[in-house]
Amino acid sequence: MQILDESSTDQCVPPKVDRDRAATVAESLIDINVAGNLAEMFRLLADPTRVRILSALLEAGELCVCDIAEVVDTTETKVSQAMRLLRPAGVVRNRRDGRKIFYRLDDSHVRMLLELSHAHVTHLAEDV
Amino acid sequence: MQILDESSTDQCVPPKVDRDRAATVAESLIDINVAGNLAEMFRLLADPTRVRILSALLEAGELCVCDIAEVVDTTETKVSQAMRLLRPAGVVRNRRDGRKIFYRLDDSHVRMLLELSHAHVTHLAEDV
DNA sequence: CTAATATCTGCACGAATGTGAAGATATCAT
DNA sequence: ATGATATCTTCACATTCGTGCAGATATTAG
Repeated sequence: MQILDESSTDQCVPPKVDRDRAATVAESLIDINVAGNLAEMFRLLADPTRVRILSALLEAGELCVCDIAEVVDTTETKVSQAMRLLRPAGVVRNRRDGRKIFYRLDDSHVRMLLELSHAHVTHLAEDV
Repeated sequence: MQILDESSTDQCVPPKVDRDRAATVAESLIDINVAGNLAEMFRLLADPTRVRILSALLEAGELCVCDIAEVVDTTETKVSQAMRLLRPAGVVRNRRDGRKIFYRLDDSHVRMLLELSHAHVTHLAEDV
C-alpha cells in the first residue's frame, strides 16, 4: 500500500501514513461500552448446551422446557439455567401455558447470528 | 399454530403434535460436535478486548501489534495473547514485515458476524 | 559483536463460569 | 385438602479464563 518511512521517532517507529490510518481507525472504532455489550452477547452463545437449545428453538419455533431438555438431550436444570441467562438478555421470550413454560427466540439478530454461524461451521466442516 | 391436545399420557404430558415436532427437531438439530465448535468460536468473541481488536482490524484492514495496542488502548501483551487465541482458530492471519507483525481478519464469516453484531448492538442502543 | 525494538511465551493468582444436588414454587388432577 | 408434574432457585465445588509480570525470541541498527 504505502512505502515505509522510518523518519519519525515515536514510541513505535510508525510510518506517517500508518499513524494517520491508526488515528482514523481510533475514531471510527467501536465504543468501549458497545464492545462490552457485544462480548457479553457472544458469551451467552459460548456454550454448547445453549447453542443447541437456541438451535432447537430456531427449528421448532417454540418449545417447553421439558421438550427442549429431551430434544437437546440434557437435564431440565441445565435448560432452566440457560434460560435464566438468555431471558434477561432479550434472546428468548417465554409464555406460560398451564404448568408448562414455552420459550421462543426473541431477537432477529440472534437468529441471524445462529444461521450465519451454522453456515460458517458447516463450511468449515466441508474443508476438513 | 396447532391446538393443544392433552390426550396422550407420556412422561411430559406431551400433545401428540408437539411430540412429533420435537422428534422432527431432534433430527434436524445441530450436531453436538458442531455445537461445540460454534460455542468455541463464540467464546473467542466473548471478550471486550478481543472484540475491539477485531473491530479495529475490520476498519483498518491490517495493523501491527503495537498499533493495535495503541488504537484499542490496551497493552501489547493483551493483544499478543488475544492473537494467540484467534490465530489457530483461523480468525486472523499474520504477516511479518521486519520486526513488526501485521494482523488482518481471515474469515469472511467472522467479518459478517462482527458487522451484524455491531448492527445489533447499535440497534439496541437506539431502543434504550 | 551489543543495544534497542517488536512480539511472544510461561507462570501464578483472582475472578468468573458451568454443573449437579437438593429444595422451593407454581399449576393441575383427584 | 393431597399428590404429581413442570419449572425455578440456592448453594457449593471444580474448572476455566483473563490478567500482569518477568523473561525469552526475533529482527534491525550501529
